[in-house]
Amino acid sequence: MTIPADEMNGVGAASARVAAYLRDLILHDHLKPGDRIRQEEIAEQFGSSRLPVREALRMLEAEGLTEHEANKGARVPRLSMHEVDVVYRMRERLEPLALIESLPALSDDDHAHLEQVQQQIEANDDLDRFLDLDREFHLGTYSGCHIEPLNAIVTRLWNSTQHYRRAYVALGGQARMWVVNAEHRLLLDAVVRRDATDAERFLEGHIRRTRIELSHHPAVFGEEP
Amino acid sequence: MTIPADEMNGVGAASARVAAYLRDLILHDHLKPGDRIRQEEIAEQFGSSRLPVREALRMLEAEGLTEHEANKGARVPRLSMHEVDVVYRMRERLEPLALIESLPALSDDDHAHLEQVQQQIEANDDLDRFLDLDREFHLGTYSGCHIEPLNAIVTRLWNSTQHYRRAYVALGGQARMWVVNAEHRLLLDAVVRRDATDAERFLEGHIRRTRIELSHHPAVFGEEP
DNA sequence: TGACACACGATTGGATCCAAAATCTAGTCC
DNA sequence: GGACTAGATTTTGGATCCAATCGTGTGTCA
Repeated sequence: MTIPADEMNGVGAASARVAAYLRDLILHDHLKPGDRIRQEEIAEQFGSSRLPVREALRMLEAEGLTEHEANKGARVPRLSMHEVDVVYRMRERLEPLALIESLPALSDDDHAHLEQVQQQIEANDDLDRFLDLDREFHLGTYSGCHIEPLNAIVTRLWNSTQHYRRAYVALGGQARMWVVNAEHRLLLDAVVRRDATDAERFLEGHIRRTRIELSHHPAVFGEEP
Repeated sequence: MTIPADEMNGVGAASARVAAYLRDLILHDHLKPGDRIRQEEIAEQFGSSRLPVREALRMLEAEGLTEHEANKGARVPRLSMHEVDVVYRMRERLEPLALIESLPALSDDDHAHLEQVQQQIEANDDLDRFLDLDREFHLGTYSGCHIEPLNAIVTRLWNSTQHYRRAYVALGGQARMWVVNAEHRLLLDAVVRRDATDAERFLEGHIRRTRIELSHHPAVFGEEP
């Protein structure tokens, strides 16, 4: 019912606007795993035809945010605990690569921005805001990496696990926030020093610890009737 | 001009048929990096409207086989040597994960099939056939992995580098075919023994060696008039 | 002669209409 | 009473038509 009022509100790509709108809904948990997405419904909210919605759903499918079955429509994918575990293992292996590619290209301004984001994380106590800031922090450390296939896949992995990350933090993960901050600080320091070895190690450890803590919270993955 | 006559020739998904057709063209080098894909042209060949073509192009974009720019159309992406190098590094890190997931689930029949494919590789001397068989061999070793995000990304990485793999083999890589076969044999043996450690090591080494040999052939990436 | 501007052709993006498939409901038969 | 079938509704897939945008080529003016 709410008109998006997104970034590219002007002319150009209506399908991109729809995609941005749906992406936002999914990443902020207004559409949850298992939810069905009806084309007409979205089209109505936009006052557009269903066509841009169809294209948007294809784009989101590319990002791992929706899944599509012929003649049955689009849904937000539901991942099992094991699948999320493997996606985290993928992140452990891939993101250090993006970081290594990015490190030499990050400017002093980039470093300052990361420092500022981390300060906001430490001062913050809102769940949704933390998820946004955490994403901005990590993807920010990769912003010097200009290998498109790698960027696309890293973003995809983040997107497809966002819901479970939220569920975990909401389920008591905040108590471990000091660990997150310590890890972020060590990582950021290595980034500023452009120490690839340390940065890679801290990043992999950070993701790995999160994966293990997630695996101790099977309730996050319990399907509800 | 040739009608696809694909698997799903019946009713259902015309866009999927178009996607399969274009995928085949790209993987077999009838569409090369930099080539533009005109929607109307493809639609005409299929006797369909442009709409399924548009959806097909979105699907292929998801697989990394095409890239799309607003109001400018679709092209087959052209990767720089450095980009291909990074994609190979991604493969080095990701594919062992798929293999580990797959190993315990592979049946004796699967092993027999892999053995047979490898025999065909050793008996073969055709370039295109080698690429098909090599793909079947490696993806076959991952066929026990049922983590969709991982499968999708591995396939994507293979797709986006297929052209350069072909160019490398065509440019004299056949002389090193015995190395490929030795590596495949060691890998296959580890797979049959369900030795995850060895399998992972051999696979990573196999991809790494290919990456390094590719980097010694910059001609593969030189743009031709 | 060079550069800017305008207009035309080519190509993609979006809307509306129609067809096909799937799901849901109700009714009937065993 | 339960289960299967047939029809109606909902939803997606595809075709055709129209609008917007980009690239290009030509012409004119400084």
